[in-house]
Amino acid sequence: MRQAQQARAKATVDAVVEAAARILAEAGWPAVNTNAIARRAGVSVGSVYEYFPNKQAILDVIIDRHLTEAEETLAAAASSLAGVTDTGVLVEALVAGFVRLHENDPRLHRALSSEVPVSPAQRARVEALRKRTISLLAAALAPNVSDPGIRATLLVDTADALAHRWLIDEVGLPLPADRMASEATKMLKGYLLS
Amino acid sequence: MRQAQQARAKATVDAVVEAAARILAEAGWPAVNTNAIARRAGVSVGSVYEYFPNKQAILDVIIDRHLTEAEETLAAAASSLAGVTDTGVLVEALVAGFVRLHENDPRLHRALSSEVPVSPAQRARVEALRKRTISLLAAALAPNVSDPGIRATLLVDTADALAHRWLIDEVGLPLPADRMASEATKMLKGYLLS
DNA sequence: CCAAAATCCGAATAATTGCTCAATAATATA
DNA sequence: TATATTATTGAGCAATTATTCGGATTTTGG
Repeated sequence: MRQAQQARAKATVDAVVEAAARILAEAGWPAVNTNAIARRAGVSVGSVYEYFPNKQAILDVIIDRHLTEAEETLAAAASSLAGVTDTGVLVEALVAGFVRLHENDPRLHRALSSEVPVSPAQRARVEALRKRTISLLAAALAPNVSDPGIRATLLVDTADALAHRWLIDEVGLPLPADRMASEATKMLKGYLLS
Repeated sequence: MRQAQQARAKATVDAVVEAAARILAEAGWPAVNTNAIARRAGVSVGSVYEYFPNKQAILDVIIDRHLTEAEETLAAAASSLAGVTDTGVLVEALVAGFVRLHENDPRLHRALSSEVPVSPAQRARVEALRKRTISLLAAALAPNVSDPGIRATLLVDTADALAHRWLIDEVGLPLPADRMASEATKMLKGYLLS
């Protein structure tokens, strides 16, 4: 195993990761094997093992990429909402953020969140991201609501879980997903006024 | 493959299913292989294939068992709540029902809902159960709330998703899970009054 | 242009795993 | 008790898959 130096080697690395992500999204984790990845990437198995120590390492790149995207989304939201304490605006931003995060590549998202083996370190990173989201929201709510930690936990977990269910699981809904999302927003806003 | 007739054969079948369920709960789906199942069941691989056409069939028994349990829980709740239209009582029963369903064997529950391969027929059965729960709740809400179908969808999906997250995923909470559940109940009740 | 380094190749290996089958044992039946 | 039926066994087959490695090819730097 070595580091990619030349441009074509970097292209190989990218092709391998992309091929694995596409197979994962289209056919699920059981279909992701090293020979299929190499074929799809237009590369030989040998080349795969030039740059990745094992199959799991390829998956790890995909997982890390998604976690990083989520972390950046949170950071962007936190900075653009700095100083905002209007609970209605905060709830709308929360729901919109989770919707945005889940509507990209839903098949891949589903595979990542419910097929693929996730390491303890990656689980910890997910939990840390959740905790950070809750903390930021709790701090923003603190001036206007009681029990901000409890309320923020409920808000974040509800928004995340409903976005999952409605956008990723292919589940029957009485309204389009975006209208269900505004219904959820209504519920969460009401909760903050109680 | 044959049907178990003698008592010891039925014991073998049970031991195989139980062994598979225990391995699944303790070590996850990748650890569930036929040799491990046989060893854990105190039986030889040959005996396993005497009563199950393949490995998937063992898993199917476990899945069917859980789906049946959920269906029975719904049926029991529906009959014990027949005629009830008090929205507060309905929401409390809904949350309590999902909590009860998720607090049994959470490890197994987690493996079943996010590791294991589920057939289209089984997915359909899960969706049918969800739809039936929503319909029953919507009918009970109809006299007292507007848009009962939309509201029931939101109530059921929220209660289910939060029970999952809080009881099955091992996630940090600012209060014990049961107190979080009553907080969720409060939120859902408020939503029905809006 | 040439040697060294980097990259790529893919048949072969090793390990795992679902599953079979021929032989053996236990139980039922007459 | 004798025979047939049912049940159990576990070594081994077949298929799949992750990974290796010796050698071919391409690129780089002098």
